[in-house]
Amino acid sequence: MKGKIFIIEDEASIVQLVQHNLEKEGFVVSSSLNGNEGLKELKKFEPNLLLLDWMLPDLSGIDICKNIRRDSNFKSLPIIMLTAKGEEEDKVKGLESGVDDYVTKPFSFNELSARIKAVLRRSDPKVVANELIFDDLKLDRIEKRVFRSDKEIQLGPTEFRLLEFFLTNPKRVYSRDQILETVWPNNVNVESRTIDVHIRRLRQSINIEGKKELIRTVRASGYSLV
Amino acid sequence: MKGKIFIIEDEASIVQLVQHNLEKEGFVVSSSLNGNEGLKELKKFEPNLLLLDWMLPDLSGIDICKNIRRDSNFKSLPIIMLTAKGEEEDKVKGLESGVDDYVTKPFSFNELSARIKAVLRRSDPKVVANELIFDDLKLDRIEKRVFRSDKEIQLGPTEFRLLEFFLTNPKRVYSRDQILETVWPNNVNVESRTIDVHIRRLRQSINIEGKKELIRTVRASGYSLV
DNA sequence: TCTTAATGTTACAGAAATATTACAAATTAA
DNA sequence: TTAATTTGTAATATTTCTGTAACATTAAGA
Repeated sequence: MKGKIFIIEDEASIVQLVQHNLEKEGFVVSSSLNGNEGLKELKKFEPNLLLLDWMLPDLSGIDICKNIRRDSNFKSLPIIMLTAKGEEEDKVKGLESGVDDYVTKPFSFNELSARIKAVLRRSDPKVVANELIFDDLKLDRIEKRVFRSDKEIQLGPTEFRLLEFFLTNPKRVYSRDQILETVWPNNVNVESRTIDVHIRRLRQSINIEGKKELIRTVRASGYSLV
Repeated sequence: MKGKIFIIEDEASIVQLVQHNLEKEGFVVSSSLNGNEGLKELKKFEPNLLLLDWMLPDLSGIDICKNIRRDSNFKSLPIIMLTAKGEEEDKVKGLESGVDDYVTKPFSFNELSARIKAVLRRSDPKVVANELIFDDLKLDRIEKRVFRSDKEIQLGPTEFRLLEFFLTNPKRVYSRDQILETVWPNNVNVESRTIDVHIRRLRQSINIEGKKELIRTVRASGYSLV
């Protein structure tokens, strides 16, 4: 199970980039463009981690940080601070105020992603599990293996990614377009019907004699793992 | 028995990250945020290795280095320097002043950890494991020997490092890029297909009649030891 | 029931990834 | 120095995967 991440950051473009990519990795993401509202929403959202901009129009990141640390429900919420270059001197202060890590803008998404996972691994290991499990299906991202009822299954690269995708959000129905966008590399143009064929291949591979069908077709909507 | 490591570095977040992870690996770790105090504590602590920041608020890394080299008790203490990007030109100078290795910030913990072990392996083999074993495969890092089912196998230097790499994380699938980054010396540019050839050579060497294949090809992902 | 649109299934050719081989250049040992 | 070993790459062979088109089947509404 992947975790929930909340973002408080006033630069919409950053929020968009980060949110989109984190969702692609299977995180559930919510965000706010300013401090005060963000604080409220955050407490409703109950994330596993907070990405927090250092400089916000209304409150400073530090203030938010302190507020959060005072709230017993969020005392141990991991926080990663996003700072701009030149605010370096403030780093120590930031860390003293209870930040778990910081990333300096501009950053690459990969860098951020690595930091997020590192922090989560310390604070909440199960949300960055390398194994995705659903029913009697198990997918190991590190070893790149898939098992159904402990029996190993061989999948081609695309079928592997497809299954990985479904496993990050089981039960949810995805349209062909959503599947294409996430599972296929960017800028690749494939016929939407192609997905049907891959679904077929995946089904054929993961279906075991006597066991129930795991991929549901939702007519006019798409597919889901059930 | 794992050794003791001392860290002198003024960025608290780095210290925290590194210290935490090293302790997880079984090292005993102590640290200081500035040079003068660090020097004193270090000499009390008597580490097997020192991680030293290049730029410190009070003393420069070089000064500390020289101080240590003058002290007959610590003349041969292995030192790994942490430098920021842009200080590259200083590298050689750093190495001349008796540093054993350096790591450029930002670094991944894995990178640092590998360097630490490499340095310790040279200077103080007993504090770091020197035999890697997987299945009926055994690699001795000190004697640079490899055995399969107790039968010695001759490997070229590159194949040796390649196997050593796989043995540090068996089962895990590595991409060609990851392999290149870790197994080849820094800044060397080799074709990614070259790895295929070395994999082939390694396979040829370690495969024994009748025994199972040990290197798995994972299409679109890389290779792993299984 | 008939019609139509959506999905399932199959086969196949081209594409892409990996395996293998040979060789020249570079490095090391003798 | 010469000989032997090791390395990286390019060329070629082989394997596996992919996307599409064509046809089959199913579901839902008229």
